[in-house]
Amino acid sequence: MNYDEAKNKFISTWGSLGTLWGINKAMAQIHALLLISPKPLSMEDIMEQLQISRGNTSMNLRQLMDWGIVFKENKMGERKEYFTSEKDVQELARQIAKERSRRELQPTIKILKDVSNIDEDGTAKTKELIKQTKALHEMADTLDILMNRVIGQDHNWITKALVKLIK
Amino acid sequence: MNYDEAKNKFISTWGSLGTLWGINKAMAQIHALLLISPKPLSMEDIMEQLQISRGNTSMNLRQLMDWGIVFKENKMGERKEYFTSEKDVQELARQIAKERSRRELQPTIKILKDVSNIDEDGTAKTKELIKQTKALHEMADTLDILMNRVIGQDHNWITKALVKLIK
DNA sequence: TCAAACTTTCAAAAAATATTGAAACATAGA
DNA sequence: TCTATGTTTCAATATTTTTTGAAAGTTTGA
Repeated sequence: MNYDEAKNKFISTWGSLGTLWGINKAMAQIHALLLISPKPLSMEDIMEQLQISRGNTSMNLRQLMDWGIVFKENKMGERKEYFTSEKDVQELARQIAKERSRRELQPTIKILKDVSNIDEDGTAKTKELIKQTKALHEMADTLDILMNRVIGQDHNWITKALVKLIK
Repeated sequence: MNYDEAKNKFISTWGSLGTLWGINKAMAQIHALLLISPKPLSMEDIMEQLQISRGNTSMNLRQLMDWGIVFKENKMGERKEYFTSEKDVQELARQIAKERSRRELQPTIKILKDVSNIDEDGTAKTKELIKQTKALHEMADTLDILMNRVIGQDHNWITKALVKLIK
């Protein structure tokens, strides 16, 4: 496998992987491209390499910036904007964990809390609803604490966490 | 909030949550319904409660069974099939972790390994590609080991893991 | 202020995904 | 074997999501 083959394979794999995780193809591919690019790329560069439209590129770059994993850069004396990705994969993972907690876990926790707080009326179905949503609520809480703990951790957290869990 | 409101809120929240995670609405809603139902439900029950077609119900039930989180049950003397969900949320989480590792992590690891093994040709772009895919590969490996470790763990793993990480 | 260089927005089109429903299929019991 | 009672399949349809591209917007510098 030569460079171009490897690059294309990586970008397209990352793209389809993304869709599996609810991230659209273009967004995941732009991210993959920036991740392995040694220097910042302009919008034109990205459009050309991935064969996507200007509008698509613009919108997805914005989303990636919202996630805090892609940054704008300006070259002196140039109007054009350049983009880079967070290169430290552990920092990347932390940023993603942080965003997922904020966007997915927090809202879920809120609903589960509300639902599990309905009045116990003695019927089996109510008991079951309360029991199960409470259990999910507890688990979501634990997961959230775990994730936040991990986010606040230093850069080798994943290795260290593993060591702790294994021993 | 009374029982019906709470139930509907839970089911519809679980449904939209699912789409966020790449799971379709019907599948997530069927799961939610079974999770809080004190007794097994038939296909008719599910169709009626969620207002979805027979075909849709059948297909999504099959997927849930493939994931190992929903089971068929037979009542004595009845032809009809009944369905239940795994009720232990920790077991549920373990099963989901196991399936995601198998379906998502394993294939990713394979590609990252291949891509990171291309020949170093001394150019900056090749160096960067190798460096980044290697870093991702390591992280995916660690995650996978961590998940498998957790899957093999007893039922209170999540609490225990938390205690370990926090102390 | 104007023009050039670039980016963003958004309605329309395309693509991907989910859903329906009826026909095909399965199976138990008469 | 035939019928009644169920389930599965899958082509057609509906829905949702993504993408496009051109118009509108922005900013810089002359």
